[in-house]
Amino acid sequence: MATGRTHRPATRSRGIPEATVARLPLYLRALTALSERSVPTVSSEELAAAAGVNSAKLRKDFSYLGSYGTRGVGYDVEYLVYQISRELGLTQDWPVVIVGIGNLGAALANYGGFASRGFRVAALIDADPAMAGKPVAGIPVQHSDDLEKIIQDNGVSIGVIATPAGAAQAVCDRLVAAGVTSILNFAPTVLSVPEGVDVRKVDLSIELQILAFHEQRKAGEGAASDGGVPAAPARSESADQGPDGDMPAVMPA
Amino acid sequence: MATGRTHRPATRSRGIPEATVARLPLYLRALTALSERSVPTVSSEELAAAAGVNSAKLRKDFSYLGSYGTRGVGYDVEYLVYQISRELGLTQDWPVVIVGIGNLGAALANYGGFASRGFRVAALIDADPAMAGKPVAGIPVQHSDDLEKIIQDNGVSIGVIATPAGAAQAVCDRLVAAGVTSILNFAPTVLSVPEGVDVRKVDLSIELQILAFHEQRKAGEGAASDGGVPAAPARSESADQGPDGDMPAVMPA
DNA sequence: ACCTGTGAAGTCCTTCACAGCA
DNA sequence: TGCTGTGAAGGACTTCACAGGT
Repeated sequence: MATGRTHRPATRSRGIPEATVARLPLYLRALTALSERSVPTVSSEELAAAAGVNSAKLRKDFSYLGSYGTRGVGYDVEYLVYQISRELGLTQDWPVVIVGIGNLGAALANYGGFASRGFRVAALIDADPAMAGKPVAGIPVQHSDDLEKIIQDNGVSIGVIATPAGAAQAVCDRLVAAGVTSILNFAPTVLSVPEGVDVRKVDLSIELQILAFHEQRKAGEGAASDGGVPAAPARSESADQGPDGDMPAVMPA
Repeated sequence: MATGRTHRPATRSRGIPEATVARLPLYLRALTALSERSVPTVSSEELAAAAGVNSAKLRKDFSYLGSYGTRGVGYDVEYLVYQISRELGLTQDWPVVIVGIGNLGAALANYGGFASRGFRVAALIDADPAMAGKPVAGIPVQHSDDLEKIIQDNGVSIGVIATPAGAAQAVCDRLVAAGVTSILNFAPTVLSVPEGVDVRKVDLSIELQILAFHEQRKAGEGAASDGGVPAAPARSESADQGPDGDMPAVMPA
């Protein structure tokens, strides 16, 4: 299988913990909603509730960005929106390509959230010649033969892979060779990339499986029981609800 | 927003750490691939490479499940597939409903990974009367008026929300009231649910924003954009190419 | 010899609790 | 008084390194 494995010990991204970075978009969304309602300031308690985290965590998170609040008052909404946007790099424009325009790729192309905040779908790419030229979400699909050219002409550094699993690694390799350094992977495969390339993965079936695990615990363990480990006592008190925040996961390779 | 929230402090789901649970599906996928190639046994080193984690972590993870390996040899592929499947609750059938059959909902309905492993799309639900009856992925879409009945008739405990953000909380409330206790949320909103209900969230724009953050670090901070507020004072460290800031591992959500 | 299983050490993240400032 | 910012304590997860089977 893939070559060039790279297990990096991982260094932190200058001061801001990964876990905090993963929550910034959440705060930003909550703040944007407040901004639209013309709310001028917000306390850590209120904002935390809106973002679904607890206030101590939120304050700690913000403390990594600087001291942007006012004691006794709270945070200035507009100012925070700006600071977080800047920290996340959303004050600049990120051209993105989506490779694999099937159901999912089309859904992504149509997803408003992309365009709304710094991201611009620069091109849609598919391997099916029959798709070429057809517009999806108002953008004509281009054939994957031209992938490298498209990447370079548009200065794309972020690529989204929505192809079938079998094609993902090959597409990934081409994207990387053409200059892409961040990849969002929807294909159910582990991608190998050279050092310096970030991969984040979104995997629908994994999420469902995790839910199934917890679901199984809730629903009286009475099911199966084929000569095996005796199920744990049915203590449904647990009600694990923790999943609200995802863990960051940028894998090196 | 203060009420109805459920901040669970504890995490431990009967012995198995959340982080481990989140990786089990990954191992399972790698094992399934090995199984299809009729590979009889595998070492922690090999399996870890295939799953994209390191071997110590994998062994520790498996140790929570029991001692399923053989020293000096490795793990029996088929046996492990079974044990992990059982642990995840995939040996039983989970009927799932998808609410919101837009681009994304349709993509999910067509996603093979759902059906492949214990999950069965029991129904597709949409609020648009024009959709009613139209088959998507071979399953007729039903109107959301019948949501409660559909849930109950099919004994559904897992729901997928793929509606616009504005409708998500209302749909969530109805699902929960009808008996759903696990929700996979694709809408960009924080859902409030009563204790005992698990919510996992998949948020495309958040993933992109996290990538943008890392991308920004890589592309030498020199690319100062438009004027406005002076960018943060050159944070020295920029140099080390290592702006990796990665976590070796993968996870959830 | 080889590879698993695991105590122990280390790292990262969260939560507490309160000092400090508007 | 009210709320932020943060040291310190507490947990959770990862990695090390080696004891212990086969």
